[in-house]
Amino acid sequence: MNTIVDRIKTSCTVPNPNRDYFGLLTEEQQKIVNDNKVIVEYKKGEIIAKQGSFTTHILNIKSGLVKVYYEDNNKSLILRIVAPGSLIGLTSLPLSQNVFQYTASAYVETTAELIDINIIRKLILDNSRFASALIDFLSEVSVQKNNRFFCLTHRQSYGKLADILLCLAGNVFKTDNFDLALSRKELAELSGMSTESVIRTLKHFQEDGLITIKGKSFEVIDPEGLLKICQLG
Amino acid sequence: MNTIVDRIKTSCTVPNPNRDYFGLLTEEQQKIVNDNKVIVEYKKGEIIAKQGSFTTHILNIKSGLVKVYYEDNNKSLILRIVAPGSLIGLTSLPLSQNVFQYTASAYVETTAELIDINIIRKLILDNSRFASALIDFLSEVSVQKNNRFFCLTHRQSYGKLADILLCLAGNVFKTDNFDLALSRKELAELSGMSTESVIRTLKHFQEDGLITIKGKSFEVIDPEGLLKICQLG
DNA sequence: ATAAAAACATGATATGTATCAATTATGAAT
DNA sequence: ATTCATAATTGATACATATCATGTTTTTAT
Repeated sequence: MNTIVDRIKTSCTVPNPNRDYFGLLTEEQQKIVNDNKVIVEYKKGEIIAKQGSFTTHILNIKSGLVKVYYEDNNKSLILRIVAPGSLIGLTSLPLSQNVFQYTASAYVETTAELIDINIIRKLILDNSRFASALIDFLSEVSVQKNNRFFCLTHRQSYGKLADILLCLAGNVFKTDNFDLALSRKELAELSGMSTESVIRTLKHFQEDGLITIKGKSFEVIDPEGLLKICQLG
Repeated sequence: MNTIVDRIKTSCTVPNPNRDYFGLLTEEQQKIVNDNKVIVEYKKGEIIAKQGSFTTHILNIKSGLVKVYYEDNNKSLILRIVAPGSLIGLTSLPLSQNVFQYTASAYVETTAELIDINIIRKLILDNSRFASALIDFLSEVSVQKNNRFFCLTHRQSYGKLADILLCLAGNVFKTDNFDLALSRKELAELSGMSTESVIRTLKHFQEDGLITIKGKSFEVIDPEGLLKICQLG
Protein backbone atom coordinates (compact mmCIF):
# COMPACT_ATOMS: atom_id res chain seq x y z
CA MET A 1 0.00 0.00 0.00
CA ASN A 2 1.54 3.25 -1.08
CA THR A 3 -0.39 6.20 0.33
CA ILE A 4 0.54 9.81 0.13
CA VAL A 5 1.75 9.62 3.70
CA ASP A 6 4.48 7.18 2.71
CA ARG A 7 6.04 9.90 0.60
CA ILE A 8 7.00 12.19 3.43
CA LYS A 9 8.86 11.91 6.66
CA THR A 10 5.79 12.29 8.79
CA SER A 11 5.51 13.21 12.40
CA CYS A 12 2.78 10.66 12.57
CA THR A 13 3.53 7.92 15.02
CA VAL A 14 0.57 5.68 14.55
CA PRO A 15 2.04 2.23 14.12
CA ASN A 16 2.04 0.16 10.96
CA PRO A 17 -0.23 -2.86 10.56
CA ASN A 18 -0.53 -4.55 13.91
CA ARG A 19 1.61 -7.41 14.84
CA ASP A 20 0.27 -10.09 17.08
CA TYR A 21 3.14 -10.22 19.53
CA PHE A 22 1.39 -12.63 21.83
CA GLY A 23 0.57 -14.96 18.96
CA LEU A 24 4.25 -15.86 18.95
CA LEU A 25 3.92 -17.48 22.36
CA THR A 26 3.31 -21.17 22.91
CA GLU A 27 -0.17 -22.19 23.99
CA GLU A 28 1.10 -22.69 27.48
CA GLN A 29 2.71 -19.25 27.55
CA GLN A 30 -0.44 -17.68 26.17
CA LYS A 31 -2.34 -19.28 29.01
CA ILE A 32 0.03 -17.71 31.52
CA VAL A 33 -0.53 -14.32 29.91
CA ASN A 34 -4.29 -14.77 29.87
CA ASP A 35 -4.30 -15.79 33.51
CA ASN A 36 -2.29 -12.73 34.44
CA LYS A 37 -3.98 -10.02 32.49
CA VAL A 38 -6.93 -7.77 33.08
CA ILE A 39 -8.90 -5.68 30.63
CA VAL A 40 -9.55 -2.09 31.60
CA GLU A 41 -11.69 0.57 29.98
CA TYR A 42 -10.64 4.18 30.16
CA LYS A 43 -12.88 7.15 29.59
CA LYS A 44 -11.87 10.09 27.48
CA GLY A 45 -9.16 12.09 29.21
CA GLU A 46 -8.33 9.47 31.83
CA ILE A 47 -4.75 8.78 32.75
CA ILE A 48 -3.68 5.30 31.71
CA ALA A 49 -0.15 5.45 33.03
CA LYS A 50 1.53 8.16 35.04
CA GLN A 51 5.12 9.20 34.50
CA GLY A 52 7.23 8.38 37.54
CA SER A 53 4.95 5.70 39.00
CA PHE A 54 6.10 2.09 39.19
CA THR A 55 5.46 0.10 36.05
CA THR A 56 3.73 -3.01 37.26
CA HIS A 57 2.06 -3.71 33.93
CA ILE A 58 2.59 -3.43 30.22
CA LEU A 59 -0.39 -2.05 28.31
CA ASN A 60 -1.66 -3.60 25.12
CA ILE A 61 -4.07 -1.15 23.49
CA LYS A 62 -7.10 -2.94 22.06
CA SER A 63 -9.31 -0.05 21.02
CA GLY A 64 -9.38 3.74 21.20
CA LEU A 65 -6.60 6.27 20.86
CA VAL A 66 -3.95 7.22 23.38
CA LYS A 67 -1.43 10.02 23.69
CA VAL A 68 1.92 9.29 25.26
CA TYR A 69 3.66 12.39 26.53
CA TYR A 70 6.59 13.51 28.54
CA GLU A 71 6.09 15.99 31.37
CA ASP A 72 8.54 18.34 33.00
CA ASN A 73 8.16 21.74 34.62
CA ASN A 74 4.47 21.98 33.66
CA LYS A 75 5.42 21.57 30.05
CA SER A 76 4.64 18.51 28.04
CA LEU A 77 5.79 16.96 24.80
CA ILE A 78 3.74 14.37 22.96
CA LEU A 79 6.05 11.49 22.17
CA ARG A 80 3.66 9.37 20.18
CA ILE A 81 0.07 8.64 19.39
CA VAL A 82 -0.85 5.08 20.18
CA ALA A 83 -3.51 3.24 18.25
CA PRO A 84 -4.79 -0.31 18.81
CA GLY A 85 -2.19 -3.01 18.26
CA SER A 86 0.58 -1.12 20.01
CA LEU A 87 2.20 -1.60 23.40
CA ILE A 88 2.93 0.92 26.14
CA GLY A 89 5.45 0.58 28.94
CA LEU A 90 8.22 -1.42 27.29
CA THR A 91 10.76 1.26 28.18
CA SER A 92 10.29 0.13 31.77
CA LEU A 93 11.58 -3.36 31.03
CA PRO A 94 15.12 -2.52 32.17
CA LEU A 95 15.19 -2.93 35.94
CA SER A 96 17.28 0.24 36.04
CA GLN A 97 14.31 2.31 34.86
CA ASN A 98 11.33 0.50 36.33
CA VAL A 99 9.00 3.50 36.45
CA PHE A 100 6.93 4.90 33.61
CA GLN A 101 9.10 7.23 31.59
CA TYR A 102 6.06 9.10 30.27
CA THR A 103 2.39 9.65 30.92
CA ALA A 104 -0.30 8.04 28.79
CA SER A 105 -3.86 9.30 28.62
CA ALA A 106 -6.90 8.41 26.56
CA TYR A 107 -7.92 10.78 23.76
CA VAL A 108 -11.16 8.85 23.43
CA GLU A 109 -12.74 5.88 25.18
CA THR A 110 -10.03 3.25 25.18
CA THR A 111 -9.67 -0.40 26.08
CA ALA A 112 -6.39 -1.92 27.14
CA GLU A 113 -5.04 -5.23 28.37
CA LEU A 114 -2.78 -4.92 31.39
CA ILE A 115 -0.17 -7.63 31.60
CA ASP A 116 2.18 -8.09 34.53
CA ILE A 117 5.57 -6.73 33.48
CA ASN A 118 7.39 -9.54 35.28
CA ILE A 119 5.54 -12.04 33.15
CA ILE A 120 6.76 -10.15 30.09
CA ARG A 121 10.29 -10.14 31.44
CA LYS A 122 10.10 -13.89 31.94
CA LEU A 123 8.61 -14.51 28.51
CA ILE A 124 11.44 -12.54 26.91
CA LEU A 125 13.89 -14.99 28.46
CA ASP A 126 11.76 -18.05 27.65
CA ASN A 127 10.73 -17.27 24.11
CA SER A 128 13.30 -15.74 21.82
CA ARG A 129 10.87 -15.16 18.95
CA PHE A 130 8.79 -13.05 21.29
CA ALA A 131 11.93 -11.19 22.41
CA SER A 132 12.90 -10.62 18.81
CA ALA A 133 9.46 -9.24 18.01
CA LEU A 134 9.75 -6.78 20.89
CA ILE A 135 13.15 -5.67 19.61
CA ASP A 136 11.50 -5.04 16.25
CA PHE A 137 8.71 -3.11 17.92
CA LEU A 138 11.11 -0.92 19.88
CA SER A 139 13.16 -0.28 16.76
CA GLU A 140 10.16 0.72 14.73
CA VAL A 141 8.85 3.04 17.43
CA SER A 142 12.29 4.57 17.66
CA VAL A 143 12.42 5.32 13.95
CA GLN A 144 8.92 6.77 13.92
CA LYS A 145 9.85 8.99 16.82
CA ASN A 146 12.92 10.22 14.97
CA ASN A 147 10.69 11.25 12.10
CA ARG A 148 8.37 13.02 14.45
CA PHE A 149 11.11 15.02 16.05
CA PHE A 150 12.65 15.90 12.77
CA CYS A 151 9.33 17.39 11.72
CA LEU A 152 8.90 19.18 15.02
CA THR A 153 12.33 20.75 14.99
CA HIS A 154 12.87 21.42 11.29
CA ARG A 155 9.54 22.41 9.89
CA GLN A 156 7.62 25.56 10.53
CA SER A 157 3.98 25.84 11.41
CA TYR A 158 2.44 25.33 7.98
CA GLY A 159 4.53 22.25 7.32
CA LYS A 160 3.91 20.79 10.74
CA LEU A 161 0.18 21.15 10.59
CA ALA A 162 -0.08 19.93 7.00
CA ASP A 163 1.83 16.88 8.12
CA ILE A 164 -0.52 16.23 11.03
CA LEU A 165 -3.56 16.54 8.78
CA LEU A 166 -2.17 14.09 6.25
CA CYS A 167 -1.32 11.73 9.06
CA LEU A 168 -4.80 11.90 10.53
CA ALA A 169 -6.45 11.32 7.16
CA GLY A 170 -3.98 8.71 5.95
CA ASN A 171 -3.01 6.73 9.02
CA VAL A 172 -5.52 7.27 11.76
CA PHE A 173 -8.90 7.54 10.05
CA LYS A 174 -7.88 6.23 6.63
CA THR A 175 -10.33 8.53 4.88
CA ASP A 176 -10.25 12.14 3.70
CA ASN A 177 -13.35 12.87 5.70
CA PHE A 178 -13.26 12.52 9.47
CA ASP A 179 -14.62 13.80 12.73
CA LEU A 180 -11.73 14.77 14.94
CA ALA A 181 -11.99 14.02 18.63
CA LEU A 182 -9.05 16.29 19.36
CA SER A 183 -9.57 19.91 20.33
CA ARG A 184 -7.62 22.71 18.67
CA LYS A 185 -5.55 22.82 21.84
CA GLU A 186 -4.68 19.15 21.51
CA LEU A 187 -3.87 19.67 17.85
CA ALA A 188 -1.55 22.44 18.99
CA GLU A 189 0.22 20.19 21.48
CA LEU A 190 0.60 17.56 18.81
CA SER A 191 2.23 19.93 16.36
CA GLY A 192 4.19 21.91 18.92
CA MET A 193 2.41 25.16 18.16
CA SER A 194 0.22 27.58 20.07
CA THR A 195 -3.52 27.05 19.89
CA GLU A 196 -4.02 30.37 18.15
CA SER A 197 -1.48 29.56 15.48
CA VAL A 198 -3.22 26.25 14.79
CA ILE A 199 -6.53 28.04 14.30
CA ARG A 200 -5.02 30.65 12.03
CA THR A 201 -3.17 28.06 9.98
CA LEU A 202 -6.26 25.88 9.60
CA LYS A 203 -8.16 28.94 8.42
CA HIS A 204 -5.45 29.67 5.92
CA PHE A 205 -5.54 26.12 4.59
CA GLN A 206 -9.28 26.43 4.21
CA GLU A 207 -9.00 29.72 2.33
CA ASP A 208 -6.50 28.11 -0.01
CA GLY A 209 -8.93 25.30 -0.73
CA LEU A 210 -6.75 22.60 0.80
CA ILE A 211 -9.26 21.50 3.43
CA THR A 212 -12.79 22.11 4.63
CA ILE A 213 -13.68 22.36 8.30
CA LYS A 214 -17.02 22.48 9.99
CA GLY A 215 -16.46 22.37 13.73
CA LYS A 216 -14.96 18.96 14.45
CA SER A 217 -15.57 17.70 10.93
CA PHE A 218 -12.54 17.79 8.65
CA GLU A 219 -12.21 17.06 4.97
CA VAL A 220 -8.96 16.97 3.06
CA ILE A 221 -9.62 18.40 -0.41
CA ASP A 222 -6.13 18.68 -1.83
CA PRO A 223 -3.74 16.16 -0.31
CA GLU A 224 -1.09 16.86 -2.93
CA GLY A 225 -1.15 20.51 -1.95
CA LEU A 226 -0.68 19.63 1.70
CA LEU A 227 2.15 17.31 0.75
CA LYS A 228 3.88 20.13 -1.09
CA ILE A 229 3.65 22.32 2.00
CA CYS A 230 5.18 19.54 4.09
CA GLN A 231 8.09 19.15 1.75
CA LEU A 232 8.82 22.85 1.52
CA GLY A 233 9.09 22.95 5.27
CA MET B 1 27.36 9.11 41.69
CA ASN B 2 25.10 12.12 41.79
CA THR B 3 26.41 14.84 39.55
CA ILE B 4 24.76 18.12 38.68
CA VAL B 5 23.73 16.63 35.35
CA ASP B 6 21.53 14.09 37.13
CA ARG B 7 19.39 16.93 38.38
CA ILE B 8 18.07 18.04 35.04
CA LYS B 9 16.41 16.42 32.06
CA THR B 10 19.41 16.77 29.87
CA SER B 11 19.63 16.68 26.13
CA CYS B 12 22.80 14.74 26.64
CA THR B 13 22.67 11.32 25.12
CA VAL B 14 26.01 9.93 26.12
CA PRO B 15 25.27 6.48 27.46
CA ASN B 16 25.53 5.30 31.02
CA PRO B 17 28.34 3.03 32.19
CA ASN B 18 29.02 0.52 29.46
CA ARG B 19 27.45 -2.84 29.46
CA ASP B 20 29.30 -5.74 27.99
CA TYR B 21 26.55 -7.08 25.77
CA PHE B 22 28.76 -9.68 24.16
CA GLY B 23 29.94 -10.93 27.52
CA LEU B 24 26.48 -12.47 27.90
CA LEU B 25 27.19 -14.87 25.05
CA THR B 26 28.50 -18.39 25.53
CA GLU B 27 32.12 -18.99 24.66
CA GLU B 28 31.05 -20.67 21.49
CA GLN B 29 28.83 -17.74 20.53
CA GLN B 30 31.60 -15.29 21.33
CA LYS B 31 33.85 -17.23 19.00
CA ILE B 32 31.29 -16.88 16.21
CA VAL B 33 31.17 -13.14 16.81
CA ASN B 34 34.94 -12.84 16.88
CA ASP B 35 35.25 -14.80 13.66
CA ASN B 36 32.73 -12.52 11.98
CA LYS B 37 33.84 -9.12 13.07
CA VAL B 38 36.34 -6.62 11.79
CA ILE B 39 37.81 -3.62 13.52
CA VAL B 40 37.82 -0.37 11.60
CA GLU B 41 39.39 2.99 12.35
CA TYR B 42 37.67 6.16 11.22
CA LYS B 43 39.30 9.53 10.88
CA LYS B 44 37.72 12.71 12.13
CA GLY B 45 34.71 13.60 9.99
CA GLU B 46 34.48 10.25 8.22
CA ILE B 47 31.11 8.66 7.61
CA ILE B 48 30.68 5.46 9.62
CA ALA B 49 27.21 4.58 8.40
CA LYS B 50 25.11 6.26 5.76
CA GLN B 51 21.38 6.71 6.08
CA GLY B 52 19.57 4.70 3.43
CA SER B 53 22.33 2.20 2.73
CA PHE B 54 21.89 -1.47 3.58
CA THR B 55 22.79 -2.34 7.13
CA THR B 56 25.10 -5.29 6.76
CA HIS B 57 26.78 -4.73 10.12
CA ILE B 58 26.11 -3.53 13.61
CA LEU B 59 28.72 -1.15 14.99
CA ASN B 60 30.18 -1.49 18.45
CA ILE B 61 32.04 1.72 19.27
CA LYS B 62 35.31 1.00 21.06
CA SER B 63 36.91 4.44 21.19
CA GLY B 64 36.28 7.97 20.00
CA LEU B 65 33.06 9.94 19.69
CA VAL B 66 30.34 9.64 17.08
CA LYS B 67 27.37 11.71 16.07
CA VAL B 68 24.26 9.95 14.86
CA TYR B 69 22.02 12.18 12.82
CA TYR B 70 18.98 12.13 10.64
CA GLU B 71 19.09 13.78 7.21
CA ASP B 72 16.31 15.06 5.03
CA ASN B 73 16.11 17.87 2.50
CA ASN B 74 19.63 19.10 3.29
CA LYS B 75 18.64 19.53 6.89
CA SER B 76 19.93 17.38 9.68
CA LEU B 77 19.00 16.58 13.24
CA ILE B 78 21.44 15.05 15.68
CA LEU B 79 19.71 12.11 17.31
CA ARG B 80 22.39 11.12 19.75
CA ILE B 81 26.03 11.32 20.61
CA VAL B 82 27.61 7.92 20.82
CA ALA B 83 30.53 7.20 23.10
CA PRO B 84 32.48 3.96 23.52
CA GLY B 85 30.40 1.07 24.86
CA SER B 86 27.38 1.84 22.72
CA LEU B 87 25.97 0.15 19.64
CA ILE B 88 24.85 1.64 16.33
CA GLY B 89 22.52 0.06 13.80
CA LEU B 90 20.13 -1.87 16.02
CA THR B 91 17.14 -0.07 14.50
CA SER B 92 17.90 -2.04 11.35
CA LEU B 93 17.28 -5.37 13.05
CA PRO B 94 13.67 -5.57 11.82
CA LEU B 95 13.79 -6.99 8.31
CA SER B 96 11.16 -4.42 7.38
CA GLN B 97 13.67 -1.60 7.87
CA ASN B 98 16.97 -3.14 6.89
CA VAL B 99 18.69 0.07 5.89
CA PHE B 100 20.38 2.57 8.17
CA GLN B 101 17.77 4.93 9.53
CA TYR B 102 20.36 7.62 10.20
CA THR B 103 23.88 8.63 9.33
CA ALA B 104 26.77 8.22 11.75
CA SER B 105 30.02 10.12 11.47
CA ALA B 106 33.11 10.43 13.61
CA TYR B 107 33.59 13.63 15.61
CA VAL B 108 37.12 12.51 16.39
CA GLU B 109 39.28 9.54 15.49
CA THR B 110 37.13 6.54 16.29
CA THR B 111 37.47 2.78 16.44
CA ALA B 112 34.56 0.41 15.91
CA GLU B 113 33.90 -3.28 15.69
CA LEU B 114 31.70 -4.25 12.76
CA ILE B 115 29.64 -7.36 13.37
CA ASP B 116 27.49 -9.03 10.73
CA ILE B 117 23.88 -8.10 11.46
CA ASN B 118 22.65 -11.57 10.55
CA ILE B 119 24.88 -13.01 13.24
CA ILE B 120 23.25 -10.60 15.70
CA ARG B 121 19.79 -11.63 14.49
CA LYS B 122 20.70 -15.27 15.04
CA LEU B 123 22.19 -14.63 18.47
CA ILE B 124 19.00 -12.87 19.54
CA LEU B 125 17.10 -16.05 18.78
CA ASP B 126 19.72 -18.32 20.34
CA ASN B 127 20.50 -16.41 23.50
CA SER B 128 17.64 -14.81 25.35
CA ARG B 129 19.84 -13.02 27.88
CA PHE B 130 21.54 -11.29 25.00
CA ALA B 131 18.16 -10.42 23.49
CA SER B 132 16.99 -9.07 26.82
CA ALA B 133 20.10 -6.91 27.13
CA LEU B 134 19.44 -5.45 23.69
CA ILE B 135 15.87 -4.68 24.71
CA ASP B 136 17.28 -2.85 27.71
CA PHE B 137 19.70 -0.97 25.51
CA LEU B 138 16.99 0.12 23.08
CA SER B 139 14.78 1.21 25.96
CA GLU B 140 17.50 3.27 27.55
CA VAL B 141 18.43 4.95 24.29
CA SER B 142 14.77 5.69 23.73
CA VAL B 143 14.39 7.41 27.09
CA GLN B 144 17.55 9.43 26.63
CA LYS B 145 16.32 10.53 23.25
CA ASN B 146 13.01 11.64 24.76
CA ASN B 147 14.94 13.84 27.15
CA ARG B 148 16.94 15.28 24.33
CA PHE B 149 13.89 16.17 22.30
CA PHE B 150 12.11 17.64 25.23
CA CYS B 151 15.05 19.98 25.69
CA LEU B 152 15.24 20.79 22.01
CA THR B 153 11.56 21.60 21.69
CA HIS B 154 10.80 23.20 25.04
CA ARG B 155 13.81 25.21 25.94
CA GLN B 156 15.09 28.31 24.31
CA SER B 157 18.62 29.05 23.28
CA TYR B 158 20.10 29.91 26.67
CA GLY B 159 18.65 26.80 28.26
CA LYS B 160 19.66 24.54 25.42
CA LEU B 161 23.22 25.69 25.36
CA ALA B 162 23.61 25.65 29.14
CA ASP B 163 22.38 22.07 29.03
CA ILE B 164 24.91 21.08 26.38
CA LEU B 165 27.75 22.65 28.35
CA LEU B 166 26.77 20.82 31.52
CA CYS B 167 26.50 17.61 29.57
CA LEU B 168 29.93 18.03 28.02
CA ALA B 169 31.55 18.83 31.35
CA GLY B 170 29.62 16.23 33.36
CA ASN B 171 29.14 13.29 31.03
CA VAL B 172 31.58 13.49 28.18
CA PHE B 173 34.78 14.92 29.62
CA LYS B 174 33.95 14.53 33.31
CA THR B 175 35.83 17.68 34.22
CA ASP B 176 35.02 21.40 34.28
CA ASN B 177 37.96 22.11 32.06
CA PHE B 178 38.07 20.65 28.60
CA ASP B 179 39.25 21.16 25.05
CA LEU B 180 36.31 20.81 22.74
CA ALA B 181 36.84 19.07 19.42
CA LEU B 182 33.54 20.41 18.13
CA SER B 183 33.37 23.59 16.12
CA ARG B 184 30.85 26.30 16.92
CA LYS B 185 28.89 25.06 13.94
CA GLU B 186 28.75 21.54 15.40
CA LEU B 187 27.77 22.96 18.75
CA ALA B 188 24.96 24.75 16.91
CA GLU B 189 23.75 21.55 15.26
CA LEU B 190 23.84 19.81 18.59
CA SER B 191 21.69 22.42 20.26
CA GLY B 192 19.45 23.10 17.30
CA MET B 193 20.50 26.73 17.01
CA SER B 194 22.26 28.85 14.41
CA THR B 195 26.02 29.18 14.66
CA GLU B 196 25.76 32.91 15.31
CA SER B 197 23.35 32.40 18.17
CA VAL B 198 25.68 29.89 19.76
CA ILE B 199 28.52 32.37 19.61
CA ARG B 200 26.43 35.18 21.05
CA THR B 201 25.09 32.99 23.81
CA LEU B 202 28.54 31.68 24.74
CA LYS B 203 29.75 35.27 24.88
CA HIS B 204 26.85 36.14 27.13
CA PHE B 205 27.62 33.24 29.46
CA GLN B 206 31.20 34.40 29.63
CA GLU B 207 30.21 37.96 30.44
CA ASP B 208 28.02 36.66 33.22
CA GLY B 209 30.94 34.73 34.67
CA LEU B 210 29.40 31.31 34.08
CA ILE B 211 32.15 30.02 31.82
CA THR B 212 35.53 30.95 30.40
CA ILE B 213 36.48 30.27 26.80
CA LYS B 214 39.78 30.55 25.02
CA GLY B 215 39.36 29.24 21.50
CA LYS B 216 38.62 25.54 21.87
CA SER B 217 39.34 25.51 25.58
CA PHE B 218 36.29 25.68 27.83
CA GLU B 219 35.97 26.02 31.57
CA VAL B 220 32.75 25.84 33.52
CA ILE B 221 33.00 28.32 36.39
CA ASP B 222 29.48 28.30 37.77
CA PRO B 223 27.68 25.00 37.12
CA GLU B 224 24.86 25.93 39.49
CA GLY B 225 24.24 29.05 37.47
CA LEU B 226 24.07 27.06 34.26
CA LEU B 227 21.73 24.59 35.93
CA LYS B 228 19.43 27.43 36.90
CA ILE B 229 19.31 28.61 33.30
CA CYS B 230 18.44 25.09 32.16
CA GLN B 231 15.59 24.83 34.61
CA LEU B 232 14.13 28.21 33.74
CA GLY B 233 14.04 27.17 30.11
C1' DA C 1 -33.73 26.15 30.31
C1' DT C 2 -30.22 28.71 32.20
C1' DA C 3 -25.77 29.47 33.95
C1' DA C 4 -21.06 28.45 33.86
C1' DA C 5 -17.19 26.73 31.68
C1' DA C 6 -14.63 25.44 27.98
C1' DA C 7 -13.46 25.82 23.21
C1' DC C 8 -12.95 28.63 19.27
C1' DA C 9 -11.74 32.78 16.90
C1' DT C 10 -9.46 37.26 15.70
C1' DG C 11 -6.68 41.34 15.99
C1' DA C 12 -2.60 43.83 18.02
C1' DT C 13 1.79 43.48 19.94
C1' DA C 14 6.15 41.56 21.56
C1' DT C 15 10.12 38.83 21.16
C1' DG C 16 13.42 35.28 20.26
C1' DT C 17 16.24 33.86 16.97
C1' DA C 18 17.39 33.12 12.16
C1' DT C 19 19.37 35.25 8.25
C1' DC C 20 22.32 38.29 5.82
C1' DA C 21 26.44 40.92 5.26
C1' DA C 22 30.87 42.14 6.47
C1' DT C 23 35.21 41.62 9.33
C1' DT C 24 38.69 39.39 11.83
C1' DA C 25 41.12 35.36 13.44
C1' DT C 26 43.05 30.79 12.90
C1' DG C 27 45.10 27.07 10.70
C1' DA C 28 46.75 24.46 6.66
C1' DA C 29 49.34 24.19 2.44
C1' DT C 30 52.91 25.50 -0.67
C1' DA D 1 56.72 33.29 5.17
C1' DT D 2 52.87 34.04 2.31
C1' DT D 3 48.61 32.61 0.49
C1' DC D 4 44.35 30.57 0.79
C1' DA D 5 40.56 28.52 3.03
C1' DT D 6 37.95 27.80 6.86
C1' DA D 7 36.18 29.15 11.33
C1' DA D 8 34.83 32.66 14.50
C1' DT D 9 32.80 36.97 15.41
C1' DT D 10 29.91 41.16 15.24
C1' DG D 11 26.14 44.17 13.89
C1' DA D 12 21.81 45.16 11.39
C1' DT D 13 17.59 43.41 9.81
C1' DA D 14 13.66 40.37 9.01
C1' DC D 15 10.26 37.29 10.22
C1' DA D 16 7.76 33.59 12.20
C1' DT D 17 5.19 32.70 15.86
C1' DA D 18 4.09 33.21 20.76
C1' DT D 19 1.56 36.00 23.90
C1' DC D 20 -1.99 39.02 25.33
C1' DA D 21 -6.55 40.90 25.18
C1' DT D 22 -11.11 40.47 23.95
C1' DG D 23 -15.15 38.63 21.93
C1' DT D 24 -18.00 34.77 20.23
C1' DT D 25 -19.62 30.21 20.00
C1' DT D 26 -20.27 25.66 21.72
C1' DT D 27 -20.53 22.33 25.30
C1' DT D 28 -21.45 20.80 29.87
C1' DA D 29 -23.68 20.78 34.23
C1' DT D 30 -27.48 21.75 37.24
